[in-house]
Amino acid sequence: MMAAAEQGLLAEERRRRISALVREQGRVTVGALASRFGTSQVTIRGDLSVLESAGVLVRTHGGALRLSEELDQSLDVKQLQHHAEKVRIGQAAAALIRDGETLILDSGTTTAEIARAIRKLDLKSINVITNALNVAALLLDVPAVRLIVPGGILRRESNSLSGPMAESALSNLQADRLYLGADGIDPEVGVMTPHLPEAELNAQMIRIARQVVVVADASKLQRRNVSLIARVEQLHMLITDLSAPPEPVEELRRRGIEVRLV
Amino acid sequence: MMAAAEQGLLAEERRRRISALVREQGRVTVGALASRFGTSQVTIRGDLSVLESAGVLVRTHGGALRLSEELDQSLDVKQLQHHAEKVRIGQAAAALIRDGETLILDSGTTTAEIARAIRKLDLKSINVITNALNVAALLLDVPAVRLIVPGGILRRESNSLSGPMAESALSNLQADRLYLGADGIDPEVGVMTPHLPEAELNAQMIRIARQVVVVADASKLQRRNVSLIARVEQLHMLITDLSAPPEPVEELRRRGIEVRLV
DNA sequence: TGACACAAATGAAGATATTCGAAATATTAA
DNA sequence: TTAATATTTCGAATATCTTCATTTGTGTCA
Repeated sequence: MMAAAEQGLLAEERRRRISALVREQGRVTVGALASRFGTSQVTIRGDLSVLESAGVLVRTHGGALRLSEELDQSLDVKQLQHHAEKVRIGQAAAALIRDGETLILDSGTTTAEIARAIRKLDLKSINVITNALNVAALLLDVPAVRLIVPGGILRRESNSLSGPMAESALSNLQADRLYLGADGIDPEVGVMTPHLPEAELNAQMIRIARQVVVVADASKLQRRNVSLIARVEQLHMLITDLSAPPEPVEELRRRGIEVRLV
Repeated sequence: MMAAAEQGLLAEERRRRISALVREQGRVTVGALASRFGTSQVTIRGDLSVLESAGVLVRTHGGALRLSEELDQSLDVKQLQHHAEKVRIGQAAAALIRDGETLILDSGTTTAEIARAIRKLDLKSINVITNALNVAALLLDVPAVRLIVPGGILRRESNSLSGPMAESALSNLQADRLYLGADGIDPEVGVMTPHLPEAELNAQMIRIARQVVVVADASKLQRRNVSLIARVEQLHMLITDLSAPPEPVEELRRRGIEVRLV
């Protein structure tokens, strides 16, 4: 077993090498780097997370990958995480649905899980309004769902339609409940997203919905983001997972929001 | 039998490969992926399920499909009948496209072939307006296409969105060319369809398009149908296949329509 | 067409091996 | 010495596998 190809490097030096390696090979593993540089795996992990925040690479389990260039923005590694939680959240969210209701499903991986849960529900007839093409695809073969797509211009990062056309189409509709996906929730501020054009659309959704249910895994719970979708007073319920930290949950409850942990 | 083409990948890496495979091939099977990556089928199912909520693909029994394949009714035997002709028609129709243009793509299997042809074109930027979800899905990963969906209520038979919402959204748009699918063409009457709600929408499309190009394989050429979409005078071009009977073709040409046989 | 049976595919549960992150400890450079 | 850096340790999280009961799809037969 050959060990330690390069040793005795300064931390900074090592990080540059790692960065170069990722760029060349597209992938690196924690184990391989540790033995190559003769350090512990903990050290490598530290390097990788530094390089990740510097935007050089994406962390994954067991290693790191090159940033997916161009086309594949839809395959953001972050989106793929916390899958089990999202499934549970989706089921809990779908359990609220009663026959005859009209729902809005926002775009996002968690709301897609709601759509998947709806497929398994035994419903006679509901109306679903969604601007997400993948959500539409999931509900395509569910006869009980009357599917309404407000339309708009495609945003490829989220597979969804937005823009003024979407907003004006929405303004003529009404819904019993909105399921809103969030990229950040702060109990003091509200629900946030990194995508500005969709923030507008979400605001319109909130206006036409009687009840607003936010779905988000716990990792979103204390994270802030650029554009505000909704203030805390506009929300009615949050469905998140059991690993949610207690403080924000308590604060949200104090402000009158029903928080469900699943 | 070649086994295990790629092994020892990180989980996220494997998911990216699967995503790429689905995009290229349109379909993948659980078994094939499992042996290719040297994992159990359970793992692959997990991957597919994650990728489904990310909107990359749609799960089916035994594997997964690209969004557009799922939406395509072309699995119907009757649609496959004139497949080769439709492909040729689609290519000829796409060949008309110039960079910077704005097009409308109607729903239907022939127009879906136009979308497939567009994927292979080397364009810098075009605008595509479509109400067909399968057409939209086909153009999802084509960065050169600015995709606009007018919205509406889903009609499952054609995978398309129609209704008043669609018509009013369309009324604010303009297009250089409309590609209209037809279920029946009569040189005396015009273009017909069996679907009433879509006839309304098609009329609106014609209103906002500078040029109207009808695409239809020869079997539609003397067939009549219930509702009239467009009178002959409203059309500019017909693209059909070489097996078209000469009489209707001649009659259409006499009436000033350019007919292309491919 | 509909009912029935068979095979394939699925998802849930339990077990196992990796990997991770945090904290306390050790080492190194200036 | 001091601050930065790296190490070990260990409980928690993740990824994967096997098994098994259930569901789903595909014939076949009437």
